[in-house]
Amino acid sequence: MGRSPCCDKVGLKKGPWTPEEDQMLLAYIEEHGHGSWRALPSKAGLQRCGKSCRLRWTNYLRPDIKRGKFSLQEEQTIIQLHALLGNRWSAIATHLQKRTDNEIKNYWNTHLKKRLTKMGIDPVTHKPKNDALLTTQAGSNYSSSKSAANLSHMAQWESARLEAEARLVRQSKLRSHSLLATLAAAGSSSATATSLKSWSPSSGINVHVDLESPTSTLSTALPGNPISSSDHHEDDRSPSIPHMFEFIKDVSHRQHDDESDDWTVCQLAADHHSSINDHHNHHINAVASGGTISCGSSMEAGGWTLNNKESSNDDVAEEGFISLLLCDSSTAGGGDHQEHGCSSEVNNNSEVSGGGGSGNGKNSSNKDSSENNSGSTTTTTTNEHEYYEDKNYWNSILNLVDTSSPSPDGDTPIF
DNA sequence: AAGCTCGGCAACCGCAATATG
DNA sequence: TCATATTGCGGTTGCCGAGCT
Repeated sequence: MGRSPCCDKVGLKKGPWTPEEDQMLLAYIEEHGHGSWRALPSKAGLQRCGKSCRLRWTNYLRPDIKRGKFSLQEEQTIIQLHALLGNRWSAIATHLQKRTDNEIKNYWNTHLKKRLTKMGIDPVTHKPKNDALLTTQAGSNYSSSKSAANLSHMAQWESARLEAEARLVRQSKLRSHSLLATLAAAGSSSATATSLKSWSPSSGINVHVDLESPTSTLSTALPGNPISSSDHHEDDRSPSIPHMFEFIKDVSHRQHDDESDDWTVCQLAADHHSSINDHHNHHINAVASGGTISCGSSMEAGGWTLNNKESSNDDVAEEGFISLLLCDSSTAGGGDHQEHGCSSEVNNNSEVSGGGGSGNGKNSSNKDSSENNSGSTTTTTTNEHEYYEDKNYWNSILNLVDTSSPSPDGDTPIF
């Protein structure tokens, strides 16, 4: 794509910004908004390229930026999300309110990566380096630890992503089918059944099926309970994403042997496991394009709503998916999943989520404007970096699931 | 006190994705 | 549909201050 560099014009200033320039940019944006970044410098009287202005605003001048030392919880969140997402700093920043991707990236490179390395942990794979070594020595298919690391990350992410998505869709479909059956049995009109049957996340059909009530027979008696134990006893298919939590657990033990670093991963692990055991109110929100699937207030209750919306809410989708991944990870070690809420350090992070945390003043921003839902242990709303980019994405998954035998035990051979 | 080294961070670079005409 | 403009993002650079010799 032939694109001329924006900063190659003669006479444009580069380098550090002066307070005067900051003031000019700030004043202009406060009054007019940034509009087109390309046009902004001339309008604001700045001898800068638009890109430089945008970066300055995004990384420094924005009023909703938190600066200063990272808290332990923020560090934990970064590490966890990095294990999940790799170097996708913007995605990670979405879950760290008031922190920019650049700041997180810098902090990772200058602090966290070194600490992990120092502790004998591969900052790429988030596994103890010995493990990687053993894997390689044991005749792994990977030719090198480096390639293994890369593949590991990609495979972990993709596998977990696909499985989570498929599970969401499968479960929502089971819900829908079960509801259909129930409605049919109850003598519901065929028209209603038809409309429900034709529901798809992207259909845009204005049908609101509320299965949220824990006391509803629909919610409690359906075999396709989305968080049913049968559905979650799929450890043989579990993605490798839980490695990071296993690793954290390992580190929590080894921390007892290595007290040299005041920075403690064991704290992270402790919090994690604590929340596994204690959390029963975690919400999973996942939005298919045009439709909301939310696992409601209680896993045990199997609360489950399908909210078909005109406009998609992709930011919630991402948040929900991250939550789902974390939740999935937390349960990968076996056991009764209904007993496990999502650990989600991200969402329990008082710095990050509203759950009993500090104010987290909400701000309008073009980035990182995650919203905390008051009273909810989870849900923040994010604004960008969507993983569900394709309008037909969920339809494709639905079709994929459709072609598979819809087994109630959730062993649909999707992968 | 001067010079050197190193770490932290703001800013830049360039590619990719997306929007627009 | 294509070309171009714009924006987003991740990697990298270089400045600056703190600490050390």
